[in-house]
Amino acid sequence: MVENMEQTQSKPTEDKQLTKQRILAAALDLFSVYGFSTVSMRELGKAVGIKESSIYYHFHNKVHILEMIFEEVYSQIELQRARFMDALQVATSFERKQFIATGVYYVEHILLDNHLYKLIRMLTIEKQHNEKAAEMYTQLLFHWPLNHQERVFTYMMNAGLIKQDNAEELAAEYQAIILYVFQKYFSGATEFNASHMQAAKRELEQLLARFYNRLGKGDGLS
Amino acid sequence: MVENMEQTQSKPTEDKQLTKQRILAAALDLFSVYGFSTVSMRELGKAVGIKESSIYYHFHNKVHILEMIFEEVYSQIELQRARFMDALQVATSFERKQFIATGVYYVEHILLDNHLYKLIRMLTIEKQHNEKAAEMYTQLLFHWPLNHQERVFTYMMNAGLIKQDNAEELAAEYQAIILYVFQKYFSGATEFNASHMQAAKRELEQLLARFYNRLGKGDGLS
DNA sequence: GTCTATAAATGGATAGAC
DNA sequence: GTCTATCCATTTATAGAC
Repeated sequence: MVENMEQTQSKPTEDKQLTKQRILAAALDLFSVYGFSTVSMRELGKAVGIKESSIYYHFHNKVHILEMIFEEVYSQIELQRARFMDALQVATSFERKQFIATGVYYVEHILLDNHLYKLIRMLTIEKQHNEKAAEMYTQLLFHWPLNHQERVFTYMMNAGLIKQDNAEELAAEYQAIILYVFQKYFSGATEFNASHMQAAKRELEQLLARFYNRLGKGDGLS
Repeated sequence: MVENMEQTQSKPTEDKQLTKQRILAAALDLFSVYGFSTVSMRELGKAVGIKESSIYYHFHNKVHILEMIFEEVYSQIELQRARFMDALQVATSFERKQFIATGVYYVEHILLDNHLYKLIRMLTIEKQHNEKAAEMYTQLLFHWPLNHQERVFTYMMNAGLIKQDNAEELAAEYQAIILYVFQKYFSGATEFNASHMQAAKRELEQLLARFYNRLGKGDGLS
């Protein structure tokens, strides 16, 4: 189902940590598609290329694996924050093309980032019955991005780059657009190809352009 | 885990169809929270109040139950269409209060309708690995509502009720707001209480009011 | 129509050899 | 560190009594 990527290094030294990481990666791969409780230790072992009994050398039990993945989400949130900060550093210029490109970048390289995307898909399943997963899900897709966007719009209003408005509501509208496109095109089971990706980008650019036009001071922009 | 709700009726007559319905209802209850493959026939039987072996009198096997639920989704789509049509019949007046109330009604009484809400939650899980579920999910939350909203906005533009614009893009913006609120407040594992519901309504009204203001012809409205 | 009993497969987890 | 072998609980599903 899932093959291992690196056959190169197999030195008996740091193999312990390496295998542990491979188990976590394979677990996320499987959990994000089938859900935690559906995936058996046998399947997981097969995906990693070891027997299921060997997994117990690295983890206490099955839920321990899930807990380790959950813990990783928090550091992933930090990473997302940092990466998004970089992407929005340029926002001080606030040019139309730049504004749209930033939103597209957010979907294409942060939400659809290989690792975060799998985490989101896993949380999408687990949040239905797991309170902690539900909490992480809203933090990841709502609370933090909204908080960030609100600060960006506040800054822009104070700098006179956009007309006065409610920054919190603007942030909500912005995130609504982002999540709408993300879920419309990337929420299902289907592998997404290039043309699929193109369609998503086209609609996102369209909606962001409309949003951008509404931000203007009525004079210089658009 | 789940106890049965009705001990009252046990007449030997039409019990066959009735029990079948009770099994389907209990199955949806459990599948929508834990996912299809996680729920065992024992749990399901316990929820209904019969032994798991008795379920096989009503259904060929476990997947047969899922298939029956899936089939029901299509009729549910029709029902949603009819109900939404009723709700939007009034839209010909297009008064601010009415416009907002219609959107709130859509979330509160259609998306959060007991049955449809469970279907959506179930599809949220199954879509990750089931193509048919993924298809239904996008039909239910994207394709059909967008199609409907586009027709509504087109009609309104032709009637001169709102200023000329791209109806398809307007529909996308509208649905983005609806889904944003729906998922922000009702996507998790937590039971939602009255104050939670109030917060959701408040934000939805806020965003719909902003959307409404953008639709105006620049003169009479707002 | 629902029950008990049971078959056959699969689940998580441990013990101990190498 | 990973293996084989094994334990025991639970799973889906069937057979047959009532």
